[in-house]
Amino acid sequence: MTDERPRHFIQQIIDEDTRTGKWGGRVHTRFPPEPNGYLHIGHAMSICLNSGLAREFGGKFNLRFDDTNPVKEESEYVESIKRDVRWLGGAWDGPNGGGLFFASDYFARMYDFAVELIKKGRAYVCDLTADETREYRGTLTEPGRPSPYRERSVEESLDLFERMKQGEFPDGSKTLRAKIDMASPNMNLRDPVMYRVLHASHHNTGDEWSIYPMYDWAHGLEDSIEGITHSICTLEFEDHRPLYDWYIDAINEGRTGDGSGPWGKRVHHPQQIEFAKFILNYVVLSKRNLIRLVKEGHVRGWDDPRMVTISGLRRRGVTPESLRNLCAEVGVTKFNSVRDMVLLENAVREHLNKVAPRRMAVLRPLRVVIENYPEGGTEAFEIPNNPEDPAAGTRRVEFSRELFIEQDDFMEDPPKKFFRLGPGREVRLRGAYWIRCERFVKNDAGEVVELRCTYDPQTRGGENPPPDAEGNVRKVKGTLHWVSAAHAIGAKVRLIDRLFTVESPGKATGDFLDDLNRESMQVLSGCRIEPALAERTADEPEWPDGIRRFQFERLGYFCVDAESKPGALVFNRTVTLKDSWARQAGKE
RNA sequence: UGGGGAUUGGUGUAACGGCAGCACGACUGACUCUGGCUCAGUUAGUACAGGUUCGAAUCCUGUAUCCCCAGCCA
Repeated sequence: MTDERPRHFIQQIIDEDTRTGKWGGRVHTRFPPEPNGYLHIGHAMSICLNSGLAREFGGKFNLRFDDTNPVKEESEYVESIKRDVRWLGGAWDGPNGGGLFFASDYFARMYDFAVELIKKGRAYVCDLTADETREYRGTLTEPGRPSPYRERSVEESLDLFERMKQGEFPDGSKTLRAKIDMASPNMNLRDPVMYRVLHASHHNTGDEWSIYPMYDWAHGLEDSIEGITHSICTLEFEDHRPLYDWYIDAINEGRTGDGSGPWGKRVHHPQQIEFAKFILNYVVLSKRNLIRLVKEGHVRGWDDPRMVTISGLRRRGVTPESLRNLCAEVGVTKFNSVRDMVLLENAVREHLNKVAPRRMAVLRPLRVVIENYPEGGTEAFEIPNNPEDPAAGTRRVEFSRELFIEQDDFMEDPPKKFFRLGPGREVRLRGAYWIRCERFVKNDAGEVVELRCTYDPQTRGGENPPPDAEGNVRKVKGTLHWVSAAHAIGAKVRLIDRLFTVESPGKATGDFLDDLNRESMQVLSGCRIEPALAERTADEPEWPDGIRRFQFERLGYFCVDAESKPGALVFNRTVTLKDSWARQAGKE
């Protein structure tokens, strides 16, 4: 299984590193989410990239929670993230797994490193308020001014920092800051805050700490402690990289490879690499907007099948394989581009086409009576489960005198190119017989409620009839799906569509809710489906996540929703089939 | 000239001084017991202006445009 795809720039970096032996041949990556929300398709990219790299190079992959801000983080999110990462194949405990970690496990070590930096004169306790700190920092075009506390003695900072830890000071009253350069054109280097006082209960460490480290200080240390070689993050951290390096260099000051230096042995210094995050059109991905959709009830929760959260995609029936293929397909670059939603839809179709068993389901039933078929008669056909995969076998489908077909498959006055049923027209019923529409019945409202048809017994199994006396072979253009009225079971089907009607929700009005697709979830309750769908049968694939997925012939891919109960099935439409008829009809 | 990053068909991506290729979309057509799948074909691109070179998407200079940075968020 050699990957013939061109190698992206991160692979090239690692190729070079392994060639030169930069990390002793090691490759160790990580996915470092903050447990303050649900993962979405953008995160999937990072998970696939990092875990994929570890797999490709025979390295290790860590799942690490970057839980340095107790006021935003909850263990509920930890559990959902673990479930999502595992589902996607980011096995931190598999053959290429490096383990499961929490930044909060390193708080004590981070504290010791901070003390070391104070002693080295590289950090100081600052009494400026948040507002004052901002004021002193300067602007993008003007340099900042040094804090009045910048030249405070090492001893005093040491004492104050210790007391910050003991919880002596109120929230926001003091910070520990790195002493770098208040005039740096890179704002990140203007004496960044390393620790803030925060009397908050942490999901992991409880009330043990009253100071918490900031991202920049903490992240490199986490990577260093875990021996990460390639610390991959998104583009907006590009100008944090000098700080990432500064912190580790500051720690390594006075340290040597053999531990003979005054501060002991050097710590590991990983390489930060930035790439463009995954952006999709027709969706919103920011945490803020996702939360708003959930909290204001525009969707039915984080795992609503219309959501592009990983849990939403899973519930919708999307497979981890298709997500992984998508990530590989769009590549890894440093260019912020918007990926087209059709790429996701295609990736799903491509995978499901190969593996999803076919079934017949009629979403909007129209009764068909075969007038020349014996009253009460019944017979069964063996219909292939998957024309793409003969090994998938066949299933029995019952046929009888009264059937249901799709309302869309009949037109009272059809155009020439409509290959389905109309008065006097003939079609094939998939795997069964050819039928001809003799007449139709309307109700008082003028709606067609029943078709009266005849069938040709010579087309049993859907086969072509023998040539007539002149040797002419009769042909039909259309094949319809159907269910036997007496055998079909009822089901609820949710037609999932895009949540937004425009590529960039909110672009026109400023409020993304203005672009909500009001018909993003249409619920059909009177559907009639093949009895084989009632419960899992032996010919269905083993889905690793336990979600049963099917192709409803001619309609799309559907999965059994978690809300289903025996006798009360609910399906979600994952994605439609490509529909060139709809496209053509739409043009006219 | 505050700093950093980027720019190749409609969209995304390749090329690493030597034939601008691939995927998706769109459009034709073939095939078909899914108007699906598959197959064949068409369409369309190096942001701009100079320069170096036998030769430039690639190197140099300038210009334009877009993204990120002034949280005690990550």
